[in-house]
Amino acid sequence: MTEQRESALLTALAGERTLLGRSSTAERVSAVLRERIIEGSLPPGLRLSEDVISQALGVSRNTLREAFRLLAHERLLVHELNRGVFVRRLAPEDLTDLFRIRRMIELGAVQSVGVIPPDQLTALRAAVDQAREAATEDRWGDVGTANMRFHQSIAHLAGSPRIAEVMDQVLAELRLVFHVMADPQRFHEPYIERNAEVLRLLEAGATAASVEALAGYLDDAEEQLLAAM
Amino acid sequence: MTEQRESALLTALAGERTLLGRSSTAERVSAVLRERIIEGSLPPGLRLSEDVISQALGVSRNTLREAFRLLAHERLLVHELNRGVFVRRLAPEDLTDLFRIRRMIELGAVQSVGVIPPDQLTALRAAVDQAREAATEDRWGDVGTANMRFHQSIAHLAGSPRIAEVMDQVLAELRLVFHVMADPQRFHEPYIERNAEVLRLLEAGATAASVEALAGYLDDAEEQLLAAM
DNA sequence: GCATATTTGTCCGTATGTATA
DNA sequence: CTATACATACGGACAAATATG
Repeated sequence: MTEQRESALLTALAGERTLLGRSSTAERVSAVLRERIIEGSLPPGLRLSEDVISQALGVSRNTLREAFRLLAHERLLVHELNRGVFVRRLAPEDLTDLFRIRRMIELGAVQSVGVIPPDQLTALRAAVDQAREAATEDRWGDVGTANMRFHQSIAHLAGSPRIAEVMDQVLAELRLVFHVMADPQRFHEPYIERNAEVLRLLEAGATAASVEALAGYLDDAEEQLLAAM
Repeated sequence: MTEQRESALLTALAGERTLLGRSSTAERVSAVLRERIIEGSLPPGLRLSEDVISQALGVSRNTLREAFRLLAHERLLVHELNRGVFVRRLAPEDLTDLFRIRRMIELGAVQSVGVIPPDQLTALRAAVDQAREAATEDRWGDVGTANMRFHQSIAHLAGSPRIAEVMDQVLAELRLVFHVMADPQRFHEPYIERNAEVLRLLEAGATAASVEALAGYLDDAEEQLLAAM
């Protein structure tokens, strides 16, 4: 890769290379694109031209295509033969399906959990705290991210790396919905305290009640998102 | 692609191209390799040389690498930087994790199912019948495939395309275990009638009993596989 | 531990086919 | 219907990392 052509985005990630195990260019490129899609600067429906993206990121088209394959497999991109790749646009059926999976994973995780390990409790509390803090400073994007992290931590209670990964992908897909919503800003706000309530019940050891609270949250969030589509 | 170099495997799949929607070369190559891995002719631990495979299948290294990315994302291959790709070798922790997911998916699907649609009942009965038939003819490989298809159909009861896909991948990963077992032949035999029993209970509308039978099956299968590793 | 051979990682150029203005 | 743009797929090149003797 030519130094000159290496983009700011890639150099920004270059530092991470030496840390947690090296990674290929394709993986780093996919990480960059994943971030851009999740965060919304690459909105649903957008076509990602091989030429444009490869030149923008300073990588060859071959390498970029490898990255595209990864992201298409994660359902963040759709690959249409001979037409190119597009940022995924969710249909209402996708949304109901995603919430079906969330119910299975999240309710299952809480139901089957016994004593919650201290580090997992810490993660749950941190997510709630960060959401509250972001809300007081009107950083609604961060509120959404923190709320997502709360439910990611819920999924972690299952103690399964594969379930955690599925949950990651589910939440990433859900982000696609927010980017087509009229006002995604305040969407997450009412859920901060509902998550806090779930945590409170979990800490109290009231498993059944926390399952019920979580189920109620999922029902309401799905309904609200469906209405917004 | 040169006609001359196009392998028998690829030409065998060429017919499917015109049918259910076209697909890229990388996708067809990944389908071929996936089949070979699942069926066992590419055993766990084997390194897949880019040169050897690309020449054998008559595709370029670039295209093959795209296929590798897909299969690595499905956990059938592991990609080690600068070392190449290997057929995945499962550790005991992988097995317990896979069964954790199977419990979540299969028990969840049965638990939440109301009236079972006729076509899904047909699929379940067909799987049981095929397993029995294969057993009478000592085709133990096919018995395993049929049993897998039974549980795939159980997962389908959830009515979620994404859950079905996760289940597909989970079962594909589980296949990797069979290929390192001493005697995989008769492993599936005792489970034919246990699956039939689950089906009988489902047909009778005895949800709770079928969940219990299914849970028992999962416990025993996991224990037996763990012991075999 | 070193020198060498092999293989992967990545890039480029190009021919062909497909979709679309 | 033609022209153009673009994706698909290939082959070759070379550096860098790894395996081998």
